[in-house]
Amino acid sequence: MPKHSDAGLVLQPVAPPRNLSREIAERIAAHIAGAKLAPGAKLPTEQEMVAAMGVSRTVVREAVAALRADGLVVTRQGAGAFVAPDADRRPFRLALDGLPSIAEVLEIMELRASVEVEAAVLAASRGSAKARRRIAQALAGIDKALRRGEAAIEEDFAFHRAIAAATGNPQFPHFLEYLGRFIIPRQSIRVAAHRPEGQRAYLETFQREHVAICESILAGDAERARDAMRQHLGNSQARYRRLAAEAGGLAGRKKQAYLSRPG
Amino acid sequence: MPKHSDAGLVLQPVAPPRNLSREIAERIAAHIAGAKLAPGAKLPTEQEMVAAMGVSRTVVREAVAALRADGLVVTRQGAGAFVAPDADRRPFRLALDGLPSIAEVLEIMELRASVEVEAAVLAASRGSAKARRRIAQALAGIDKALRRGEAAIEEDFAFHRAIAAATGNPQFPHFLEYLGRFIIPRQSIRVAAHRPEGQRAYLETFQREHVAICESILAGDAERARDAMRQHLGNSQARYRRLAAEAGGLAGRKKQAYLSRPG
DNA sequence: ATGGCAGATTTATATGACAACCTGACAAAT
DNA sequence: ATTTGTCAGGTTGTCATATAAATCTGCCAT
Repeated sequence: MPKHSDAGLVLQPVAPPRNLSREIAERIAAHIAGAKLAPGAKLPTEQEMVAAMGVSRTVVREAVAALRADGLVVTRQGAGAFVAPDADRRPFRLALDGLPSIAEVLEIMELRASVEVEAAVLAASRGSAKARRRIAQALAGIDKALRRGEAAIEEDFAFHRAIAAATGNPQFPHFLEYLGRFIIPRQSIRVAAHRPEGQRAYLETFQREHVAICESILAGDAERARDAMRQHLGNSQARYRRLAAEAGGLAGRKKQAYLSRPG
Repeated sequence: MPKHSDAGLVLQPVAPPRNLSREIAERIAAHIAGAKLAPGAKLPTEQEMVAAMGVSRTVVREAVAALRADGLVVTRQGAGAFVAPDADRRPFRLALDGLPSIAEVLEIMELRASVEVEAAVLAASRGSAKARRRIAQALAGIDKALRRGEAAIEEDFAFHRAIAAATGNPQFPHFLEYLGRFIIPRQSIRVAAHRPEGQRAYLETFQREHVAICESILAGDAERARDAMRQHLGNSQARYRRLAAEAGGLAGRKKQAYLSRPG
């Protein structure tokens, strides 16, 4: 069935339309990086850019606006545009080209695991009473959803978020939230779509792992919490790997993630 | 001395000048989030925004350009502006207001530690021969710098980067690189500025820890690598905490990071 | 029904103008 | 000698208008 496997490539999002603003923005960014302009250095004036690059002021201004949104430059009316003092602190994006492939999802899951394992340790060793209570509540929420026959995707994420919050370090839930947006949708779709028969057993296994994590955190047993979380996420990765192998054999390899895209 | 302590507030950098583009951009973003516009939903046309918000087209366009750079919206000529299909995957920024305070630096160090500890495990358990060789080289680089009497800040970072690279998961070095930009400069400044006398002993202790990490990774001992890295970063945090307490007693508390800003 | 064409709509780009603001220099005042 | 006031030129911020290019919509002929 070559027709179906090609569809993933044919339906690829169209090449980003040639866009002067974007092009100029990238060129300016390259100029900053290339000329090694130190933070605080002044950029060419708009007029100079207009003259040098042969575009209108509108384009230059939109390009600079984009760079400003990115935090790479700051502008001061009447003075000029300057390389931002913290230009080396640009926002972090996962290094992905388009939607993540299976291998990339696994990479992200691994990164997530490293953070969550430590989060479990910190939650167990210093989580507040209130934070621990929230973890238990989230666990009960999963239970309830499972009894309703649901996959409890959202509740599962809430459980992990509660653990991250219990570290008392806001960077943990913040970063986990970010990673979750890359992992959750695809994973849930796959799981829900495939294997409607074995799903029940999987979910129950998962919930047992959740219980083990929750109990060790509530007991303040950091070592056990670490091991439980590590095993839980390790199993999660293994399951995704297995599903990916099955689905991959059917639909194709690399960019097939596009096919499971909703809407 | 009330006069001097007040000066810090009066001379604070002025509030970012009211900027229509930024304001409109934030309002549009809020509108998207508030109205719960689903990915793919169409935004009001430029003319509608101009009419509704009472600003010029230039402002609206620059605002949209900023949102486009952020990945929140995509525009199609002739069609309109739409909420990006992956609007929920906006770039990750550490949740900081301005330059990180001492507490925030410690938060980031903790997040970094969680990633690096796991990176050491993965490097020890599956790092390639070439990657391990690079780690050893980086360690030798620190040694050389120390013998030159330098603080070996850059070499230290290269060592940790080599370990992250040895995981084979590119997300690890990528994320570490990002976090490093927040931690390294401040830490190095503080360390170099203060305590010129005890520095030597500190650096030698650190290098011993580095050796332990490197040896366990080269030996493929994941458990030992994990413990060594955990202890190393724990000591690093403790040292920063101590320095911050000393410096904090002198110069003030919260936003004093600004004071140690170069240029 | 299907395809194509014309007109309307919308974004992309260009251009000119003015306002707000910054910088540096010089004069004036203390 | 230092500070303060003033001014001219340059730069970004905003506005307004016009044209080009892409897209959408509805009608029409086949």
